[in-house]
Amino acid sequence: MEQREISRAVIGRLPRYYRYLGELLEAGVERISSSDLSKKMRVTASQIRQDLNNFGGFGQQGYGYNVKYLYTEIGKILGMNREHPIIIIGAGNLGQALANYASFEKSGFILKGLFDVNPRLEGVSIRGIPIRMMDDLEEFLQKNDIEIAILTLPKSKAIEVAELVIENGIKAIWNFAHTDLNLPEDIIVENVHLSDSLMKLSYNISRYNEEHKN
Amino acid sequence: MEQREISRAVIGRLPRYYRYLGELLEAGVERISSSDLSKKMRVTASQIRQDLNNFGGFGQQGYGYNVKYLYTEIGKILGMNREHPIIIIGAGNLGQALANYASFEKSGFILKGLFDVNPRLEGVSIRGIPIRMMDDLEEFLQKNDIEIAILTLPKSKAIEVAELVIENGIKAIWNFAHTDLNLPEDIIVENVHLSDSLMKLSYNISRYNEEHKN
DNA sequence: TAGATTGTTAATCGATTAACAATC
DNA sequence: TAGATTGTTAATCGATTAACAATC
Repeated sequence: MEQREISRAVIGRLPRYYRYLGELLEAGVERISSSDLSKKMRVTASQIRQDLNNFGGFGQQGYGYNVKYLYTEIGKILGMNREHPIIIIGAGNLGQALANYASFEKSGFILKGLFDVNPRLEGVSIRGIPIRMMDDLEEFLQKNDIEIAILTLPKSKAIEVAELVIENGIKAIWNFAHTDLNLPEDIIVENVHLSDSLMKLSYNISRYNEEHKN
Repeated sequence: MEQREISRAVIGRLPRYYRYLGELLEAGVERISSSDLSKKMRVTASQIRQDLNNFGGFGQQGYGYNVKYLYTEIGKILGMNREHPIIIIGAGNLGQALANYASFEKSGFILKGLFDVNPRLEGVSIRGIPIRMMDDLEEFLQKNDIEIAILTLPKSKAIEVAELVIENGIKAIWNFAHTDLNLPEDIIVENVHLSDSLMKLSYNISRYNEEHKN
């Protein structure tokens, strides 16, 4: 399979294209040129065309891009045309928040299970899914076909739990724990380090204050 | 003030350095070379030295970097030596999760207020902070010195609320709403688009499956 | 057909890595 | 002093932008 490697930078922009195209679609817009889209998204038209051409020629000279078609195609590239069975490990505030986030379900991320160590949560259900105890996790993974494990637990537990789930066949982890996981190469990890994000914000504030001091 | 512009890429890596140095500090490590740190962090030693030298010479030839000193200095750069009064707007699951996240408080992000439109939440308190109604937001902002507004509300409301808070002096927004805010240049926005992150994960799974199909 | 706009090549810009002299 | 390791310059690599021929 010859397929040239797509750069991280490009992939990182795809969801944003998808979002804007979704909004255009909702607004009933039928076609858009790279130039018009570039104004909306505040990127260069050149970048849009380059990015899209990594995946094929979705446009048409003299016309632009058909919004619905492009939306669907980017959706396919992002795997939005498939279902993704997920479990959430760590049913604290954040885990529960994600479990309740219905719009993931709409995108095909189907919540199959919720796990926690806290015995007080045993039997509590969120959107019809009961919170199970961690002891049941291995058996659950063996009996169910789960694609993504979402880790919303303290960093002290995250690494061992990550190892446990990959021993039981999980290939992809969405990691909210405040640590890097250092897993084997073939495991797909996407980190959401909220405090890193907050620190970037704080850095920018500090710099802004520096600049406007005088 | 001559200060050369620091690239986004560098800034994006600072919190990760800070995290690793914090761990080293906890582990009682006194000094570390760029080469040893590069192995731990899986980046090049060259990059570490380049990155740090954007801010000054923190190391010493023949010795490396003093962990505690470097940790403190990066902390200062990131504004971790100051307090940041924050409010959370949108006290749904995610807003409450963030409000309960005590480790932000330890980093100096002090929760001063919580707001929501839902009258059922009126008077409910989280960590001693009562949830207020949105009608009180403007007055609250005028009477209190708030640095950061955290937006954890639906995208339909996010844009207008963002405009409201900046009219009342807020300079920095941590945006969890599923939309871009398009605010004036001088407003500092850090976006956490969770579904974008999830789509990147999904993309990588799809590509992995493609590659291992045969 | 003429105008518009893509797809794509070439030029530029920026970020990363390599190398090494400076120095602790 | 010798060895280690930084700070920094130069070389490489990759990503973005500009330009334009192809084509709808």
